[in-house]
Amino acid sequence: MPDDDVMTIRQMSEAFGVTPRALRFYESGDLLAPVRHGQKRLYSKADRARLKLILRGKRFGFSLEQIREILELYNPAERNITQTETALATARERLVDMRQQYAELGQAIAELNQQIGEGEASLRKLKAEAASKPEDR
Amino acid sequence: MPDDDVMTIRQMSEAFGVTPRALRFYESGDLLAPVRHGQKRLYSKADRARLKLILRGKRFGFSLEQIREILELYNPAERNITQTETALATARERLVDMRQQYAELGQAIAELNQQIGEGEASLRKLKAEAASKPEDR
DNA sequence: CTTTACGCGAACGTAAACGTAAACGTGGCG
DNA sequence: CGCCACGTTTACGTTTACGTTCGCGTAAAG
Repeated sequence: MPDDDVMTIRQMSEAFGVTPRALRFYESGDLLAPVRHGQKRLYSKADRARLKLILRGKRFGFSLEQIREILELYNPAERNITQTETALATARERLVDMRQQYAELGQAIAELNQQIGEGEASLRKLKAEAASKPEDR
Repeated sequence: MPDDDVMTIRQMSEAFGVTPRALRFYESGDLLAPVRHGQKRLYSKADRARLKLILRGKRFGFSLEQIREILELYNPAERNITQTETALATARERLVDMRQQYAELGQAIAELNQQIGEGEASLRKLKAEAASKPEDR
């Protein structure tokens, strides 16, 4: 029963499969900034969107610090020119990385796929040998 | 002057941009197994291929342990049926992960690209405001 | 034959990203 | 009112993936 559209730390952690500790940790590193109702944290829809981005960034091997810099791009809040330019530069570098990674990943998928095929073949061979040489049992 | 086609640990580390310590560390985790000439390690072409795979796996966020399991698929050596099946299962799981990641990465690239566009727009706006409001200087 | 460079293994240190435990506050409800 | 589940801060522990000495051997260079 969302009072407005917000979640407690526990609802949030269960919704995203992370621990409350992790959420507090992200907050301590300025990756999240849930509002406080008294002492308690309340996570808005925007916070959920940010967390999505955080977790995705993590899956791509970005550090929390890199993610934090990119996230700065997402708040059109009170920002000055220099800060925005810095964030843009970081984001462009990440973008180049990601495109590189995308291409490499495609190739790696093909290679691993082929390797699995070879593995299956050698497995069939092993099983055939085992069937024709029952003395190993 | 390669005696055959092998590299010392230093040549290897410089060729791949990693430290000798990292190479020894990978070896300690059974990710590499260079031959020994007396006490010294000598890295063959096969070792170089493995290292390539290791570093690529790392870029995709796989742990060294995950990478190690996949690498087992690449040595058609003395392996039994159960071991091969386990390695195949691991590899198939990784493949699913990688395909998922591939799709997500494509989407993330698109989103970040768009976000950069918006960032550039708001930057232009900031600069225009700064130009029309010289009192801030 | 000493210096210099590289390599070795063992041990300890470190940064990132949390996990875990302690000690305490707090709101709701029976 | 008392209790309990949940939340808080603070502090220390843990895992991963190496970095950093250290003392020592050895091999090439001067």
